[in-house]
Amino acid sequence: MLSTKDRIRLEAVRLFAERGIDAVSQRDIAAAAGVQVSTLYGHWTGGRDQLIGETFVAGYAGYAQALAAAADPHAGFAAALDAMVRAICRLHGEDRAMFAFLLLSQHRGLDRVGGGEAGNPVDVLQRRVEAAMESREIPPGEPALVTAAIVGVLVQAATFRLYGRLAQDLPAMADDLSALCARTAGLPTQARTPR
Amino acid sequence: MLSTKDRIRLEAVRLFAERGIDAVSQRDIAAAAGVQVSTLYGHWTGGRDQLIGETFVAGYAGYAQALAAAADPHAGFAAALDAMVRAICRLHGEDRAMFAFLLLSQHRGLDRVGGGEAGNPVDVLQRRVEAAMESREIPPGEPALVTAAIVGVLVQAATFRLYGRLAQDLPAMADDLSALCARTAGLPTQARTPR
DNA sequence: TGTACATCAGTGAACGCGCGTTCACTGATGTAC
DNA sequence: TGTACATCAGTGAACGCGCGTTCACTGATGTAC
Repeated sequence: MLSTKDRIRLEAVRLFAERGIDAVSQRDIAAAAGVQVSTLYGHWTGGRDQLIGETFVAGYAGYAQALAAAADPHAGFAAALDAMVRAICRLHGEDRAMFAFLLLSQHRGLDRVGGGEAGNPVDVLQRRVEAAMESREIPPGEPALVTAAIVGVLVQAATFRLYGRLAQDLPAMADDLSALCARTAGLPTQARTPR
Repeated sequence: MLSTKDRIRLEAVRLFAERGIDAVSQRDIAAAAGVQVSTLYGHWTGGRDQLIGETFVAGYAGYAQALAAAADPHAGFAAALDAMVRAICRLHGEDRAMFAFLLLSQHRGLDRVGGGEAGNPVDVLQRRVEAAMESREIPPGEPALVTAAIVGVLVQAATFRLYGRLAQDLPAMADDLSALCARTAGLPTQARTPR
């Protein structure tokens, strides 16, 4: 049995993912959760912005922690990247609405408002990329750019999935995505091309 | 000397890129362009949605045409991809506000509303990817996924640039981005790794 | 050249609506004696 | 056990504001005779 606050959160994320954040009013959220609008202000005294911000930070930090937990700190970069990509795919499979909500939040400046302290999944990945360049596991370059490229492969695959350009869920494409990210990072190809 | 309509368009795109589309009102646009709000409805009888939709379609189609024009239809995939990546970088350099606006439009469903007929840059790229797989220039796979990956590398680099994670403009990173996209697509690396 | 009329881009005031937010309230639950 | 009181999640009606949109208008420009 979910608490009222959790139920509101859940419905809010579902609606945000479905219609876009700005297209969902406080009344929409309240109606979906089966409460009055004023109830929302009992749980988030900071109003709508706090509801959105808090939900984003919690979700974003959850992704950061899942990424950090997935990759063995003593493993090589190839294994760590594979584990992180698979973790992302799993998170996508478990809660597509949350994934979509985080995707839609990308251009709201929320990660710079309060997500920093709680953990940022992009930073988790970028530190690994920097270490891999130092240890010469991958070719040298601008770590932020290579990180952007890997993030981009995953985020855009999720976006294509969201809008129907791709039919399969991320977990079903985990092998392909892992291989694509490895190529992008500059890891040697596993199966050599013939001849 | 810009026409009133062009001036409104220009200021609208600038404001959209700066604050996010939903954070810009018709009054904001009118004030920036130095006209009354009602003037906007003289030029776009369909109102705000038409202004946004028309501006998106024009910009998106422009990107599609620039991509198609950049890549010689008789060139190999490696040369075509390089040319397309450099074209994207150039377009970013020429009008960063328009690039940001198209980025922000990504989750508004506009490309499915009216951009299809006028041309879609993602389709231009995907057709090339499909051809390259058929001719075995790149490893086999799901063309839509490889297309997503390449688009993702570019889009995420632009996003990192927009929010300060990357300091340089896309044109300055054109060489690196071209190499990254080539790796992602599965093209053989130009400079072999030593040993 | 001068006069009468049509066109049309842009004006300015006004419209109703839906939004985020507030606040005095209710009623169920727990606690002290 | 019964009574009096505190707490607190949730209510429902109301608030003002900013939004997108409308419309009768003005005044400059071009055209016909």
